[in-house]
Amino acid sequence: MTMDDRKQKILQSIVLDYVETAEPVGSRAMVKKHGLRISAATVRNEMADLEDMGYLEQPHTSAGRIPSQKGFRYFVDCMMESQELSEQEIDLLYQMARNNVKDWDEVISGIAQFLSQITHYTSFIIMPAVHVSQFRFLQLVPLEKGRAVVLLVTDMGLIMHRKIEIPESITPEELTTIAEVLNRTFSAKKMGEITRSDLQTIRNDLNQRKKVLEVTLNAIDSLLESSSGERVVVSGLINLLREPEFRDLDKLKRIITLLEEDVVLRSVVPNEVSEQVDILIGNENPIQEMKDLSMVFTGYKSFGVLGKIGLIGPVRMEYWKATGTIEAVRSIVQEIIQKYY
Amino acid sequence: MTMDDRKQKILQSIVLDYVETAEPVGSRAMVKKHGLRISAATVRNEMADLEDMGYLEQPHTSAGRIPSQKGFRYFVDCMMESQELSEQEIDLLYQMARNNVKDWDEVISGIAQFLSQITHYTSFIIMPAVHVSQFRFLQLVPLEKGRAVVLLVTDMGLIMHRKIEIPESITPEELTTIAEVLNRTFSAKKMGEITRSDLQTIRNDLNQRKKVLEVTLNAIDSLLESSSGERVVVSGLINLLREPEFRDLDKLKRIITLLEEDVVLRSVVPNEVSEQVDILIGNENPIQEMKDLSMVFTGYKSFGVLGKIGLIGPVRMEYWKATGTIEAVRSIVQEIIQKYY
DNA sequence: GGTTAGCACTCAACAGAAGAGAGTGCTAAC
DNA sequence: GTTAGCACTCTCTTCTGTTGAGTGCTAACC
Repeated sequence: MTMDDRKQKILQSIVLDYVETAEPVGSRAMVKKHGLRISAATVRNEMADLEDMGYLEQPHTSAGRIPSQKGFRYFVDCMMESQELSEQEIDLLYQMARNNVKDWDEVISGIAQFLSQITHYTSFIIMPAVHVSQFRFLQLVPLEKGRAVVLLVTDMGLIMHRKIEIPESITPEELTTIAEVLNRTFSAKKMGEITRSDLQTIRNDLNQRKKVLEVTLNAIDSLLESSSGERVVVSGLINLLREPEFRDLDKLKRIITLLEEDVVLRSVVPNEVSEQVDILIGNENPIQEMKDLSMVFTGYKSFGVLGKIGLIGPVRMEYWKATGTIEAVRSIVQEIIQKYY
Repeated sequence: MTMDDRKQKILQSIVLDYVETAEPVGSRAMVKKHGLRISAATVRNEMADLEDMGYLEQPHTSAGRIPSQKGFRYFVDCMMESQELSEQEIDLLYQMARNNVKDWDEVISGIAQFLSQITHYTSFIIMPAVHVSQFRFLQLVPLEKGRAVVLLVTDMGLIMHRKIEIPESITPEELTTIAEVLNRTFSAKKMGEITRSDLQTIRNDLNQRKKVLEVTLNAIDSLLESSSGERVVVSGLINLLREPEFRDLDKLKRIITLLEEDVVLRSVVPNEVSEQVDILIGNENPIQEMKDLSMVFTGYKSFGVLGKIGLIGPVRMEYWKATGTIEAVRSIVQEIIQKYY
């Protein structure tokens, strides 16, 4: 049995209908709705074929057909065109991104919100870990007596600070000197490569300013610690509520609990993500618990750092809309990163 | 009709039972369960009285009784003792708070998570706006050519930074001078009192370093902007899923959408919160949409700044547990703030 | 040979009826 | 004032019949 044009058309109609209504699609109703030129009986025959081929499923004997995951896969691979965002939506996105020249964090969570609002799916953004970016610069800023701020800058332009306490006798000039020494040592090292043994070596080298070094190094240590993991932002979990497939409260609870765990998301999205939009449908997800969910995601790259943006929804997902939106958002994120640098 | 001891005891039993089971409590079952020394019939008479007095309600004629909101209020006011956290839980809390000497943000969201995990209710923390705290100090730190960081310190020890672009010709010394001028001008002003007209005045004063001033003032402006509102953290929304009263998906969706809006929470919690634990039961909430929810909250204060911590759950809430937990968390937050300063 | 009309059959979903069970209110006795 | 007894109420569950959308098969049609 081969997939001819008519079968394709029928499969497509079923997918579109099912995505819209979440109900099994019957032959009669379908012919009517899509104004097909063939009779319901013919459609039934074709449907039976498609079921044999594994593209369709029947919830029970006297129900219509729904696309199987294989059916969705075929649809996505061979028949779908990704739908671009409307002018309005793009405007909105640009506007939001521009207004928010605030924190990178705020920009990111704004974008996640945008994603979930536009698509009505759950969105996520995985921000790359700091330790893969390059160290660029460190500064010690004196505050009032006995206090200072460690200011750490990475090549991505990410700035972090931490307050430290220092002996009151230390002068601003001494602070500067210490900062210079540290800068020379760390210069152009990857953040992740600044090991504790490095820190130890330096500790020994500069005994006379021990106390300042001590706290500074501790601060750096803790900055590294606090941002060494990838940050994960998830937005629009409530959108899952609107999907009839998650009516079951237990199921819903399980899924939400799952998605709230950063670890899960990080492990589910492949490590190496291309800059194309990838789709994982139901069982294609690496973990069993997500068999009823699909993911549409892509990577964004900048200066060798890889982040991931994606949408999560039911298998019965408007993939065309999801891919289009992700595409648009990816490019604007890239653009912001460019400018930020 | 007066509230005698026996009536109290019966009301209490009904409240406890109902909080536990979410089912109307019948006379017979209650007598059995609580081993009361009176017969079911007597209890029925008392129940009828309590209903007349408004403390109980009957979902329908042949069902048991449930406490009315007035009943809960009476229980909370006259009969409840708040239940302290267990040693274990306190340990856990301290441990968590100490490990997280990271960002204030992270500490806060960690505490919110703790709250919702321990109690199984939804927790929120409203962090005070920055503009009510005092300006203390500002520093301009040169980065590589053409870039600098504005470092802003408030009296609470809150440090904020923002990257700015400056003309390449500006020397680090000039930056220092500019920072000094700004410091003299702003010194000891409340953040909120730094008006745009202030900024304008200074703009005019120092024409020669116009460009740097421009971007610095813009940065300050945007820092003020971005943190001028109170920040709201909500955690454990999923806990609502476990409550039988929110089985109805539509209701649930409405409530979650409500609680996700920072604005709503900010407007619902009274502006002036004492350092005692307050309770709002159902209709006592200022907005109609929250009539099925109760709030248990308190204020934490430090250097004149007022933040709020609270729990949100169904009217059928374990108030004793909630108040105890809030109490414990309030005191640890205070402690952290003390140390942080 | 592909297409279509016709028809018997299937099955979920809905609606009503019957029965069980938990609970109440009232009355009369203790 | 307290309690046992009893009739009554109302929800919830179970069962049953009905409806309707949909299928698969067969025979006729082009």
